[in-house]
Amino acid sequence: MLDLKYIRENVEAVKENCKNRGVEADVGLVVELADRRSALISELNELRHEQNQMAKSIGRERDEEARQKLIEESRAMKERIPKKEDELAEIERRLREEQLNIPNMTHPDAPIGKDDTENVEIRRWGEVPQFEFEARDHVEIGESLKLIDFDAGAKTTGSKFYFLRGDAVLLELGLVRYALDALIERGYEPAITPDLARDEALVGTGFIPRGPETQIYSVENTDLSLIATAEITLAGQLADEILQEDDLPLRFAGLSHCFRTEAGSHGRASRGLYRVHQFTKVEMFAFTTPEQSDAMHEEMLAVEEDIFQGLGIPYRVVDICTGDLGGAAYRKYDLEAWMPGRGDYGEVTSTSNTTDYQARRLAIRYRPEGSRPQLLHTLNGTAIAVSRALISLLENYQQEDGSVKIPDVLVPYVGKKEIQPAR
RNA sequence: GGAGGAGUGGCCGAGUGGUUGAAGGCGGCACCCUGCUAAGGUGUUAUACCUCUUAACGGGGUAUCGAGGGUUCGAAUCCCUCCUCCUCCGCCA
Repeated sequence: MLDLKYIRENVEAVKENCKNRGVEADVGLVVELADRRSALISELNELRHEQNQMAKSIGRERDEEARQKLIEESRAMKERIPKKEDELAEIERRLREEQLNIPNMTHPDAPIGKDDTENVEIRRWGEVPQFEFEARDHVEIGESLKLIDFDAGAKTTGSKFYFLRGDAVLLELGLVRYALDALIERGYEPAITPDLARDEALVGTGFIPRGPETQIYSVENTDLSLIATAEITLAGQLADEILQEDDLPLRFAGLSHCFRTEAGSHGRASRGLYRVHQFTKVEMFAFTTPEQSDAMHEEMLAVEEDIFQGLGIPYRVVDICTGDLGGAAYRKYDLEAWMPGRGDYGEVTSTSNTTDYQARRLAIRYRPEGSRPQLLHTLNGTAIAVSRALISLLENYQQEDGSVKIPDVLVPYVGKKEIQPAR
């Protein structure tokens, strides 16, 4: 959510930004509603003031007769208030609705473009493996090594669910632990968060409402939803709080399951584990001062690169263009790992600086030395999304004999050097 | 699941219908005193929004005592719903 005052004072810049991001938001209407709201609040304040004065004078009045008279007057007067309140509530509802459509402002260096085809590759790392044999994709590998069982997942739960079996279980736990260790070393506090969150937290982080393309599973007859990422719980944990400046930056490494309905994503590249309804993820999340957030964003990107370099998986870094940023991100980088099965790079991590866009809705502030509280900045980044990491890992490390080599850094965590066909 | 109790400002804690945004204490800040240290004195110390004014400081107003609703001329105080925490009982890993 953008600041109303900011929108009012920077109408043209906000409009321009919407255009760059390909977002249809009625900035003019927001301003109009905001003006209307201000006027109404003024009127209401005035009415309440009169009412309060009345009530106080009644409290002071000792003469019973005069008192009764005042009470009657006051009673009549107060009838004017509810109508205005209703009017204001309606205006605020509409204002909020419109305001939420307005995306965050954009980093001046973010590439301008209409969709993901205009994202800008910043650099590549690693060498794409050349196989002397017909490379298989992770679905085939997972099947032949009995690592991934989509049939069982479909039977018990539905399509796009899966069992991990055998060494894949060790691989998941190993990847998680590897990522956590990397983050702990850099001062991120590990946290296992709930896999469900109240609507409040989802609204605050901007995951709902999101119209028909919502990604979120809700639990019927409750105000709970399955989280799509630990970002929701990690951000929500500090809602309505005021932090000390000394406490910042705060870094978290959140481990959770992630659940996504993937509504409307049929037909998109989604074979195997690429687009599934449930996966495990270690998520980085940080709360920073406004001055710290750019540097923190670069840090998170560096951590992601370190993690994939450690795994020895070739990747490229992509600077996400304005049209593909989504609502909250001020700037976003993705890591796309090489996936031999598709012969292309595929997204494995994503890190965003959401500046104060998320903090505003969640009301998370900090107190700068000797001054009033102000909104802090929040950032998030994927350390490991296990399902996608598995794709790149199985496919890049497959061997001609059908086995899969385990990257050196994972050997201590997994307890073996390769995965051989089960017998 | 059953029965009770509690939620007040950065923290502790008073306050059961009328100048209470809220006593007192701690902590913070400013100034004074002090040879240093320690102690002491005075003052100040919430947030959001609306509005006026200013270069800035600031002034006025509204709301906020877990959240939301209600009663009342007037609610931290009464009623309802919800959330969270604590105690006891039951059940379960």
